[in-house]
Amino acid sequence: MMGPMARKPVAREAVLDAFESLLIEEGERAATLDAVARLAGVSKGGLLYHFPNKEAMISVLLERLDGLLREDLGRMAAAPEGAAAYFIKSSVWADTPMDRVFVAATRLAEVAHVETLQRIAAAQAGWLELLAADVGPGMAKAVLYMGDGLYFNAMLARGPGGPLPEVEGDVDSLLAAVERLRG
Amino acid sequence: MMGPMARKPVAREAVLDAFESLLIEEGERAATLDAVARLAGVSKGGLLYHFPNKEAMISVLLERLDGLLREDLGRMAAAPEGAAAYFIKSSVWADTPMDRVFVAATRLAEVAHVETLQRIAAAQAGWLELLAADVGPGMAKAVLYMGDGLYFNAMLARGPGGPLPEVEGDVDSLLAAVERLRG
DNA sequence: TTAACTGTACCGTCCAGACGGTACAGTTAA
DNA sequence: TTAACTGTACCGTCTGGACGGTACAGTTAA
Repeated sequence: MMGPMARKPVAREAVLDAFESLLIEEGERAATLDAVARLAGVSKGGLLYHFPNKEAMISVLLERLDGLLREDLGRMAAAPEGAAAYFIKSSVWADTPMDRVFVAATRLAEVAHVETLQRIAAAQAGWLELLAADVGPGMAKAVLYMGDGLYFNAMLARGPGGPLPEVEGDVDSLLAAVERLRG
Repeated sequence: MMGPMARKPVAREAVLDAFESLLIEEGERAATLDAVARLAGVSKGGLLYHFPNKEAMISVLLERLDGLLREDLGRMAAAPEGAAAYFIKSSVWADTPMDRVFVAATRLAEVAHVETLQRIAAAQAGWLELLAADVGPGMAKAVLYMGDGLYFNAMLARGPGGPLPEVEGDVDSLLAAVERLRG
């Protein structure tokens, strides 16, 4: 069974959450070890007790991404409104755990972190497959890129800590476009 | 009149080109003053003679972007195949001066550089206007996001110095999608 | 008793920017 | 015509701060 755990490692999750938040709200450059520890309410020594180096912290964050991604693909495949409509709707920032890790990962991808780049490419492939099953292989890329465009634009538009842009109307018009592509 | 013009400022353009290249191929983090100076074949002191600080270097790069953006909007408005088709085709990386500054600017936007964020938002607005005139206001956003998705995916996919991904087929399918949206 | 911490001191490296100098083209005045 | 001078275009070095990471001695709670 499990070894003798003297105390629960509360700092571990707190550090990971803080790292995620900093990536999302301030960008990769701001997500230094000191800043992460401070936001997590943990000493730097405590942080490095759990994650021997920054790379290790990133790895665990990517594992979190993998899990939530898998769940999301499951929901997308089972969505009653169809995979395409689900995908478009889920391409708008909603502050869900899934959105949070994904945006955090995007920040790492932006600075060309190789492992992150690969995970995101894999996610894209997964989405594309389900879209092809829904709207046909010919139009799948169009829908994928629409959603991606929406996503990336929202990320760029808000910048660090800025307000969320208005995208409700955008989603409706994209949904209409998807219907036209399907026809 | 003018004072004595000793020599041509050859370093200035070289520095700007080097800055652009580093942003594109290695990302913002790698585009340090030392790296830029080295790639430009100029001393750090020489670099700082022309650009008093990094911000100034960015400003001049953004001016370069503005000029090329204006030209591109002109070509898009006059494109015989229509603004939408022109936009999709031009959303694929072609290593033109325009593509180069734009990607460089995107790298800065990724690290939340405010002025760059604003310029890119303005560019998006310009494109959207021409797209609305071509395919109608209802479908303009769909086309815009398709192009953006294509663009951002290509950027993410190739990472730093990596090879260009294959997108010829993507462009064709997006072009077909645009026709369906127009109908 | 032991895992899970805190806190501080420290190291090597990297970075933006400051600074003092150098080379030289053109201008001016004796 | 030429020596003295001016402004431009650089070069090379240094500094102060931040960052990733190490080391380790002490504290707390199950």
